[in-house]
Amino acid sequence: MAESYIPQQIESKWQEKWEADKLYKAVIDPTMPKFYALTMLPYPSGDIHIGHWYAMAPSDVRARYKKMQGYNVLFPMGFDAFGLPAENAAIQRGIHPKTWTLRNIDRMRTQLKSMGAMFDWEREAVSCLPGYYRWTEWLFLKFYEMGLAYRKQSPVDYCPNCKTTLAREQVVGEERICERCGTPVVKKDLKQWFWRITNYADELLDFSEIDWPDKIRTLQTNWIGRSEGAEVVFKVAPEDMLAEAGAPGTGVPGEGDLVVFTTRPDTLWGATFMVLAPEHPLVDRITKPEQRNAIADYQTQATRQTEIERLSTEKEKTGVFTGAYAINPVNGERIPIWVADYVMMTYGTGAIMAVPAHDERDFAFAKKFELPIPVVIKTEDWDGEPLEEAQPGEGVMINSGPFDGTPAPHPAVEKVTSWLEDQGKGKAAVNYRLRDWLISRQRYWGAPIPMVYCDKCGAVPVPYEDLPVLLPDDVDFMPTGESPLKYHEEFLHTTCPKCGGPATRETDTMDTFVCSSWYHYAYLSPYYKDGEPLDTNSIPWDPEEAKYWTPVDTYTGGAEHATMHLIYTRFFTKALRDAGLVDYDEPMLQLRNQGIILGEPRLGDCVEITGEWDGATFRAQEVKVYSFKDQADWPSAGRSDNRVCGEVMDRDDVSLKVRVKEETEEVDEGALVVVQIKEGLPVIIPGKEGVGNLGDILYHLEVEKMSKSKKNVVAPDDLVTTYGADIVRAYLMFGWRWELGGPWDSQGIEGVVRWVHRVWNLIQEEPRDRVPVQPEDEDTLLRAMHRAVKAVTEDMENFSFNTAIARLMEYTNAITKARAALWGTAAWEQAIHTLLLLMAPITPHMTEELWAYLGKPYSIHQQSWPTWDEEMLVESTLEIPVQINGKVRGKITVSADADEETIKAAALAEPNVARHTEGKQIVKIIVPKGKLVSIVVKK
RNA sequence: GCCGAAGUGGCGGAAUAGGCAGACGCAAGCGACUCAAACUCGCUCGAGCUUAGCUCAUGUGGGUUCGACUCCCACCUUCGGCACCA
Repeated sequence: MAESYIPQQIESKWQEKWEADKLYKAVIDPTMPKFYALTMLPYPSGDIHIGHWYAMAPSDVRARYKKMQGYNVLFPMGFDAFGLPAENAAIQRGIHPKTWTLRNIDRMRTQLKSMGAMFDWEREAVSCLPGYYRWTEWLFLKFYEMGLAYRKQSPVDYCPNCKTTLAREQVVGEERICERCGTPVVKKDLKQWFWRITNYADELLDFSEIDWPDKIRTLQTNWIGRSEGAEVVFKVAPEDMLAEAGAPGTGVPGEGDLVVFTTRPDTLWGATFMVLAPEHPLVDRITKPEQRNAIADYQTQATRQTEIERLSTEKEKTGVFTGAYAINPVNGERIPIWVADYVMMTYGTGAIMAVPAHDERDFAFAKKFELPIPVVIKTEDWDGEPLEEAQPGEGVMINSGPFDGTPAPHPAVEKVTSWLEDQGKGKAAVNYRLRDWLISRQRYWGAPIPMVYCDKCGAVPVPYEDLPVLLPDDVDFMPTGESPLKYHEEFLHTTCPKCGGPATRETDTMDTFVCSSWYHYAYLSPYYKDGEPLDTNSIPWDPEEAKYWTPVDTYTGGAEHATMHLIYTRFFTKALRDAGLVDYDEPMLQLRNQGIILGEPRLGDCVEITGEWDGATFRAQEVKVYSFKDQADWPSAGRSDNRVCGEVMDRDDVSLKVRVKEETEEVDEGALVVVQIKEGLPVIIPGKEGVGNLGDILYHLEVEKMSKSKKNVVAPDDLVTTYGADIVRAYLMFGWRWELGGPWDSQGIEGVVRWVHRVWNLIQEEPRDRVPVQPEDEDTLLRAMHRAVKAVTEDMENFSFNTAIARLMEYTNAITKARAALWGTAAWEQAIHTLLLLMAPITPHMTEELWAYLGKPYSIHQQSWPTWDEEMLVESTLEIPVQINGKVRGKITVSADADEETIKAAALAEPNVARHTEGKQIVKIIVPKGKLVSIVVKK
C-alpha cells in the first residue's frame, strides 16, 4: 500500500534539502547559455497575499522549465522597501519605518519560501538598506553630472493627506485624486528635482528590440503622446505691446512674439483668433488697461479651479478677451488674443492659434463668443453654408492664398511647413505629452537626494566619496507637509563641499520608483562594495555578473505599472547606456503581464428574525440563521409586523442588513432592512447545539478586489496549510487565463487536488486487476506521451499555463487507462518518468519525492526537459468528419496514408452521407489533407 | 469623446495560416463500493424536437466561403487607459 500524500511533510523536507545543497544558487558559467528570469519585487506591506503567488508561482514554473531546458537561470527576489506606508505606520503606531519594514520583510521572506520557488536568496536586495541606497544616490549624482537632473520651481500635484508631492501618473481620474489614498490633490508651487526623461521620448517610442505586450506598448506610446506639426510665430500687433513691457518674456523667442504649436499648419489661413493659457507670461504684458480686471479675475478663478474639485462634467468654454491683437503671419490679418483655460500652459507653448472651422474646441469657443468661422479646408460634403460643427476631416485647401487646391492634410501640412520655414515664420516641430519625471518627495522614508545648498555656491552635489548620505534614525515623523528631515538639525546643517562654508542639505527624498528602476542590476551583486569609497568611475554592480546575466530575458508583473515603473526602468537603462555602464538599449527583452485574482463571490446566510419595528429599523428579539450553503432550505424572504426574513447583505457589530426580497424581484428602497441586534442576543443556528453570536453570521460578498476591510482575502498561508504549496501553485496556473485572472473559486481547487493525488497513487499503487497487453497499447501510451511533451512545451513557452495543466491531466488520464495492462513495463516506466519531469516545474516537491521513490538520481530539478519525436505523433488511422454543405453528416475511419480518391469513396459510402446525397447532384468534393471531407450538393 | 482589450454551457475556460464548437476541470445528476457517510471509481451533462436522426447555438445584425468562435462591415455590452494635448 502506498504512502499517502502529505504535502506538509515532504514540502518542508525538500525545501530544507534544496537550501542546504544550494540547488538554486546562480553561478556564472560561460559554457552555458544564461537566462535571467525576473518577476516584479514586492512592497513589504506585511503579508504575502494570493496576488503575489499568482504573479510569482507561474514565473517560477517557467524559470524552472528554462533550467531543465539547459539554461543557467538567474531568478532573484528582493524588496521594494522605501515608501509611504512605512512612514504612515510610524505616524499612526509609533513604530520606526525601518523596524516596521525589516520586520515585514522577515515575515514575507518566510512566507515566500513556503512557495518552493527557485529564488536565489543569496542575491536578495532590499532597497532601504544603506548598501543599496547609496548606489541610488550615486546614480542621482551620475545623472546630475550628465545633465539629466535639474531643479526648478514649478506647480506640482500635492496630496494633502499623504503630505507629499506626486508624479503626474500618480494622480488619477477626472477628479484628480491621489492614487494611494483617494484624496483630491492640490497644486503647490515648490522647488523640485526633475529628471529629463523627455530627452529619451523618441527612443522610448521604439519597441523594435523588445517583445512586450501590445497593451503596454500602446499605453506607453499614448502616454508619451508624440505629435508632429509646426511652430508658427505670430507677432503681437505693434500698437498692443505696452510701453512698460521691457523684460524679455520667458520662453518666448523675440519681443512680442507669440509662438504656437499646431499639428495643422495647413489651416493657418482659418486662424481667426488666438488663445493664451491663463498662466502664459505674455498675458500681463499685452492686456489692455480696460481688460485688466476681467483678466485678473479670470486668472484667479482658473488657478482656484485646479485647486478645488472640478465638479462640472460638461466643459462649457470660458475665456476673456485681452483687448490686444496679433498679426496672422500668412495673411497679415489682425486677430484678437483671448485668454482661456482650455489652453494648457503645460503642453506645447501654452498658446494656440484658433481655427474654429476645423477644430472642435475652437469651434465651440467661437460659437460662444461669436467669432468668425471661415472655412479653409473644403471637405467633400460641405455645401458652402456656414458650418454646424467643426470639420477636422480631409479636403482641399481654399481661401489660403498660394495653397488653394492643395489636398489636406497631406501633402498640405508638409508644403505649408516648408513654406513657413522659407519665410522665416515657423518651423517643423514635434511635441510630447510626456513630461520630465518629478522625483522629489517631502518624506523621510526614501533615498536621500545627495545635494547641498550653499548661499555662496548654490546647489552643490555631495562628493561621490562622501556617499552615502545616511538617513538619521532619530526623526520626528509628525506630518507637516515638509520632509521630517528638515527638522533634524544634525542632518540639515552641513558644510559646503565647494567652499567649506555653512550649508544645508536637500531634505526631500527620491520617489521610490527610482529605487525600483535599477533593482534588476542590484541583484547581480547586492550591496556591491559595501563600505568602500566611491567615485565618479565606480560601477554600482559587479561588471562580470552584468556582462553574463543582463539584460533580463523574461520579466513578469502587473500591467498597472505600464506608465510608471515600466517606462522609468527603460529610461534608466538608456541613461545608464549613455553613462557607459551598459552596452544595450533595453533592460527587459520580453515582458508578460499577469492579471488579478479577485475576491470570491458568495451568498450571505439567511436570517429569520422576530421582533418589532422602531421607525425604519427593526429590533430583533430572536434570530434564526440558515446557512448560505443550503439555499433550498431557506424560509421565504419577506417582512411583516413582527418578522423579517432574508439574506444578510452586510453586518456590523450591532446590526444586520437583510434583503427581504427574493433574488429575482426588482430591488427597490424597501428591499433592504436594517435590523438592530442587542449585544448578547442569542442566535439560533438549526442543527447546531447551543447559541451562536452575531459574528457567526456570514454576509453577502460580491466579486471585488480583495481587501482586508472587505474580508474577502484569500491567504496563501492558509491554503498551503490545507493543500500544500504544490497544489496551490498548480491551481493558480490552471484556474484562469494567466493574463486575465478573475474571482477566486474555492471549489475549483478540488480538481487539482484530485489530479495531484491521482498522480501520486498512480505511480505507487500496483493495479489490483491486471489485464493482458494488447498489441496497440504501448503505441497508444507512447503517442500520448509525445503529444503531451509537445503540447506542454509549447504552452510553457507561450505562458499558456492553464492549457499546460489541462494537457498534463489528459496525459495522466491516458496513463491511468494504460495502467492495468502496462504497469511495470519499459513503456510504463518511460511514461511515468516523463510525466514527473513535465510536472517538476509545477509541483516541485511532490515530483522530487516521487522521483526519489522511484530510485532516480537526485535531483529531478537537475534533469533535462523531455523532448518529443514528431513521427511518434502520427496515427496509423484517422477518424475524419464528412460534411455536406457545411454540416457534419458522418464520420469515416481511413488509414493515414490513404489517397484522396479512397477517402472520397469512403465518405460517399458512409450510410448517413449516402442518405443525404441520394438523388442530389454532387457539385464538388473538397478534401483538405487529414482534416475532413466536404461535399457540395445541389438538388 | 478618443485609444485598447474582451464577450463561447450553470461556472473557470479550450479550439483562430478558416476545417468535428465546448478540450481540461468545477458544479449538478445517476450508478458502483460502504452498515452509513466521506474518499475513490464508472456513466450522463449546450438548448430543443416528431431522438438510428434532425433543428438551433460562440454578444446582435449583415457579408465573404464548400465550410466562420476564427476573416470583412455595422452595432450593443463590459473592462482598462487617456481626457480640453492644439
